[in-house]
Amino acid sequence: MSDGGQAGSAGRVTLRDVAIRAGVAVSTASLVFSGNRPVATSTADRVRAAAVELGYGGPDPMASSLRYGRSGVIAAVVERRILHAFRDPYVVSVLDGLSQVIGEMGCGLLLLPDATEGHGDPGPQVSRIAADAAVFMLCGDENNELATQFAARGVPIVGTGAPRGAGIVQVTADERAASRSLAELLRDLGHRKVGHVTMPLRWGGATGACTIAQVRASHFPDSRDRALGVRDVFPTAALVEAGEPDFDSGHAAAGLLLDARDRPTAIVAQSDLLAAGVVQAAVDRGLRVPEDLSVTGYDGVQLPWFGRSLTTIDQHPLDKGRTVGETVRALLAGEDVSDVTVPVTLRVGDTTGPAPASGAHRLTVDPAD
Amino acid sequence: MSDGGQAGSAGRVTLRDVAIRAGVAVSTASLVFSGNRPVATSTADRVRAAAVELGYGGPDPMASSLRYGRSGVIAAVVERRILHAFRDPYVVSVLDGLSQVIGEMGCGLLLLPDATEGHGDPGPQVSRIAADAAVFMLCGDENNELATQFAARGVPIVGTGAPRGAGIVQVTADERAASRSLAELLRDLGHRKVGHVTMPLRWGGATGACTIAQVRASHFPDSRDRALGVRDVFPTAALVEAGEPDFDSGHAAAGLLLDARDRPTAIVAQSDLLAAGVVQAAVDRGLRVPEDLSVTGYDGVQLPWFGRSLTTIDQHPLDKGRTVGETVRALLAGEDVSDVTVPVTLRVGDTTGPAPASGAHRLTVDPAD
DNA sequence: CGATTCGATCGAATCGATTCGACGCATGTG
DNA sequence: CACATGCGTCGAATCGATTCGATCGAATCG
Repeated sequence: MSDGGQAGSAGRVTLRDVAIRAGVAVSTASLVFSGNRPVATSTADRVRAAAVELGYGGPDPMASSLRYGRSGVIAAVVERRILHAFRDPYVVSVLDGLSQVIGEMGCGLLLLPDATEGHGDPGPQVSRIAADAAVFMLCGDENNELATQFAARGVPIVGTGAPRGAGIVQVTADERAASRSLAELLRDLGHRKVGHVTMPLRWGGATGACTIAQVRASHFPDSRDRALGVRDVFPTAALVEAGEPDFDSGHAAAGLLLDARDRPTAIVAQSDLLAAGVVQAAVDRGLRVPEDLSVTGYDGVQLPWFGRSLTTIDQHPLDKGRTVGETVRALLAGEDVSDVTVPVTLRVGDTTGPAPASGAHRLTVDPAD
Repeated sequence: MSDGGQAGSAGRVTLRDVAIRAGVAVSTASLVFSGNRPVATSTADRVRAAAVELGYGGPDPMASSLRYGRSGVIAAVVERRILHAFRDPYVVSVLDGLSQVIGEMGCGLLLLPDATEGHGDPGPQVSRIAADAAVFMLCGDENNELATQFAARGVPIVGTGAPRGAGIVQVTADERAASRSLAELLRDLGHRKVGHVTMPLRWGGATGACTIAQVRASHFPDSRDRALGVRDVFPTAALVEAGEPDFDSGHAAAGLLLDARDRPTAIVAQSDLLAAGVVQAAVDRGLRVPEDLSVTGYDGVQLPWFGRSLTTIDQHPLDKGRTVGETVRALLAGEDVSDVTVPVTLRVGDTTGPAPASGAHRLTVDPAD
């Protein structure tokens, strides 16, 4: 039932075989499948019948692509391994929005893990794969070998902040202002002693205290701008860098802040996932959120297992992904495209509250427990 | 600096332009880039220099693919939207393993969300995209239009259980036996009253009680076999179908079981994510795990935010993905490939324990005891 | 009835790179 | 000095489909 036709004797069956069988020219047969010009119904039926008889599965996409100049593939470059990149629901949401739009365009999404971590040779493989456009997500700012290769081949590139480069269209938000608005919220709630958990600032970093100089030197524009936004309001906020953008690192980073002598009354985390880890670290130490500690996140993703509603910056990641997709579409349509700034929303949840009265602040927890 | 060369006048710069500039034949220039036959060093240098001068980005992958017969793209068909599919870390882990192997092969991974939900036309887009092989993950068993299209084009297909079909190589585990071993563990711990939370059994289903007949009729082989494994040991276990394979559905499904008159002493969930939701539902109701309720999962994924160690079947999803990748590699190499059964491991965590003394839950006793 | 128009079909060129047999030139041998 | 060897390069054919101008036949109109 599923084995009609025979792909037997010599190679695969091509359009030419179908045309011969139907007694028409190859060009006519082509028109039947592409529909680019009218064909008499009787002829079309004969061609389709021949195709079925021979088990022809439609025009070969490779040949089609060559002629048409488009492969129908959009490459999405994600950081490191898929497992790492997709641990963060923010990345997944953006990709989802992106995939929706390019899906409507009849294109597919090619996942390209950038394992080079900002340096080194991505290998020859990339040059072998056709892509109509490339999207870079959460990459380092520095020269990216992959981006260079795509650019050399004339493939249009869209980035969400990085890598920067001539001809790379950016879809970004004003991260610094957004981050600042979170800090202002905390300040208005009376917080004066604030800790800040940053996203990774470099490749292969470990979780630990860092300085504002290191922030400034970071190759990751998002991490940098968010930290600077906090600094605008709290110039002396304690800084801890998360080694990975995940729950465990947020948990560990918060531990460093909470176990310090001068425990903060609020912690600003640079992503919702980190913030969830921060909240857990607080709970582990018997601290109540937000009574004893206020926590903010960033991204606005859904964490169903996280039973709280984070105070956060909602980046509307799905919409952001769609915007990236629309940008790709415009680029492929040959339209003039300039950088896009997407709006973000400050969303107040139940993880922030007034700073504890300084008296109550004296409550300490046995760190050994 | 980044705009060397000129792609100006007439179209893109091709290998022919480079060859002319270097004063060699096109075929020779081709050899310089492919390295398939030796070229004199001086000639090669001259060609490379010409390439740089003209801003030639290397051979066009579309033309290359056509000639070579390979696109370097492996399609991975995932269920529904990316957002849904990737909510489950199991899918992400398998894809990660897969991407590692095909990355080593110099191939890329094309994500193809199958939005048809088991029926309907996936649209013409797919036929436009070249793929050397297709991998189906967690799909329905029934005739899949996408699979049919790939098969018609002679694209080799690897599935992890579904869809079934002639010529589709399967990488599966003995789900029924694995599931049975979990149930046996619970039985040996003294549990007699057991609830079972299944993965979705159909498209668009909602969370709610279901019957063994519905399980048997399910198009999802995994859900079916796991449920049958439990039934082998507990023929009368209460069945609840999760509408989605996610935390919230596990939470809701467990609610139905725990709030019933005959509360079970153990719940078998068909995935770790569901199990995490089940544990949360227990905690919400003041039940201790495992003292009051034992919970088991399935998959063996990492859930960093889940502070417990689940008793589960470890599918070694990363290895499974790698195995799928190796299978793809073998198929492309033209080797004879047969179905693969991957090993799984029963891993005992801290979510299972002895059944509470019958006095503690004097409610009812399973007549099948 | 001859000229015009229009729709359907055809042939040939094209997309850009790769492969394969052939050829030229230089070296080494009898 | 004639001849075999071999490396390096070249030209032409090929991968499979699409496009575009040309052609052919039938229908329309004066």
